[in-house]
Amino acid sequence: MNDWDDIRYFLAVARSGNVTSAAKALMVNHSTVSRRIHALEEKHGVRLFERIPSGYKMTVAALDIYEIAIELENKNQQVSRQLFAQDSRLQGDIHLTMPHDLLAFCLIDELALFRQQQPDIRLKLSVSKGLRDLAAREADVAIRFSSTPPDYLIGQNISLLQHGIYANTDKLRLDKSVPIISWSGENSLPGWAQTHFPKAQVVMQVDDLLAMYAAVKAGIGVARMPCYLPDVLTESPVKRLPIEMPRSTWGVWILSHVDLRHTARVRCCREFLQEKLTQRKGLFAGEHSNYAD
Amino acid sequence: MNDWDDIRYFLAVARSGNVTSAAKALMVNHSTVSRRIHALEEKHGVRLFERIPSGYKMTVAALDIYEIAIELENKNQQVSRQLFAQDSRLQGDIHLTMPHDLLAFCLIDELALFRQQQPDIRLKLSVSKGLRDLAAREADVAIRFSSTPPDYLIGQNISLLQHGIYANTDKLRLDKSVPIISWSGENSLPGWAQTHFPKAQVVMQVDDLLAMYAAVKAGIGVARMPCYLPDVLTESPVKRLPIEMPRSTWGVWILSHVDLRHTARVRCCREFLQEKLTQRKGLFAGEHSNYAD
DNA sequence: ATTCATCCGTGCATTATTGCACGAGTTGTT
DNA sequence: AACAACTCGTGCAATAATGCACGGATGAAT
Repeated sequence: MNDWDDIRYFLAVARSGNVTSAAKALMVNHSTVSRRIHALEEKHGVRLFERIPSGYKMTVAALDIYEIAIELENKNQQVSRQLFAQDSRLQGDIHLTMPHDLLAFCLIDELALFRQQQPDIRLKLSVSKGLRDLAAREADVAIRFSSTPPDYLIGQNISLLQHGIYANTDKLRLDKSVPIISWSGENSLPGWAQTHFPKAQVVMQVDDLLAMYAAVKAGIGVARMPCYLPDVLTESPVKRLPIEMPRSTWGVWILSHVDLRHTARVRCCREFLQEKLTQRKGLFAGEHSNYAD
Repeated sequence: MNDWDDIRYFLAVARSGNVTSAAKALMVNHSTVSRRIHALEEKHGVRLFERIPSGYKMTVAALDIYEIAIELENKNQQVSRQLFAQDSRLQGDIHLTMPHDLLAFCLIDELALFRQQQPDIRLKLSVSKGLRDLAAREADVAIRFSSTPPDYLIGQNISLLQHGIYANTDKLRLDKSVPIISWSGENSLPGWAQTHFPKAQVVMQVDDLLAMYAAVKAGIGVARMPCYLPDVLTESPVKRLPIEMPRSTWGVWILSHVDLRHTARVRCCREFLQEKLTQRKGLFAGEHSNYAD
């Protein structure tokens, strides 16, 4: 009689459309999911999924309860947050997420310090691609580049983000047909390139800032990057070109779910990060750039 | 990781205030409840209940999630109903509830017939005191005496209920100080007695119609009863007195939850009951009374 | 004081659930 | 046509959850 928990299994299968990936999401074996869905159907005498070769497809009965199941999930997440909010100890886990380059080049030493200050708090870092869902408690604190964070998240905007055009001038000769490195999502020549290098060609696309930086450093081309990464690497041959770029509307945010605003260790962590990031505000604002001649 | 189901346990303990009765409500051993509440507290690092000598008392943390837990319960009940609604088979269980006297003296033979007509439907009868919660699926179909059923229940009003004053005139001499049998809830002389037997005394109180009938039959006193019970027992010495009683605003209702209105076997059962009860409409309207001379 | 009833926690045996490994079926690729 | 990759179901062994029986602690009644 695992009454309520069955809906978790239902929802996972309904969402992913097959037992295997639902099991992965639930972090259990696929046979468990299979058996529990079967049991759920058995118990209520209703077929919830059609077995098709590619997996499980919802029946009308399943569609009837799908919306309710999502509301159930939200309320359960709310319970989880409320309970976490009541945790007044400066010990236990904090799940922290940020872009991996930000961690590796700006914050890892600070986090080492935080560890010393709060030895009973264990940091769980998620820096891999994809946004963690703060409502689902996939992370407690996030450092994000964002223009306007959603209402249910609270946080401080440390600084607006400054971008610049960077190149390794040791290896790359700048002319009208300079090679361009752009983001994977961008199909045509990026706006900044159209303005400043109208004849330029995109020679490489990347999906990661560190990869972009590496490519620029290797002399493959020029790229528009947020200043913080190239500027923090002071000994690098990658220089910012003297081209004025408008200040981005995106800022550096420290974010948490509203429900967690009073949680002791979350506050502690946020305040620490705020202090440390504010100290380096100029870095994000692009004030420490090493310009090319 | 019985994530969602833990809230069921929490809610049961929060409601009853102790582990033992919560376990009874959940139909598990008390040690299971105890262990799961402990595990829940452990997992979230929050104390949910204070252990007081008389049981478990909610902490502030628990109060925070109590309301959400109730909403979760409602939504889970909704899921359960929706799934049941999708069950198009004329087989399986139907949970039926009604006053026990109505079952024993009016409907048990009809239900035997229903069993023959629908051999694959198993009837589960609840006739003990206390209203079953149709939203919680404690019953699927209810026969109730009610004035205006709540919005979330649908049903037919078979007839308004007629009451009469009854006595065993073989054993009881009717005069101004006739003994009265009333309901346990009534503190003073009931209205009907004040009108028709102003000098009378309440000599017995009962909490059950059949008990009231038995008392009247034994000649202990007169009582106001719904006509259907004494009138169905035609060979009885209990006779209705020729006293006009206003027709009650309460009616005989066949009720189900709205969500179950399309469920095949529920419809089937309701229609059957409606037919059979409508045939006996005159009984509820008090048209077949055996009057005293 | 003593007895009783009613809380709750815990060790141990039983029961239920889960993971693992395998097989069968379908799809798409070489 | 053969193979890999992907679905899912199932028997069996390992694991986790549960029920049972006991004991301690508290409060009420005698």
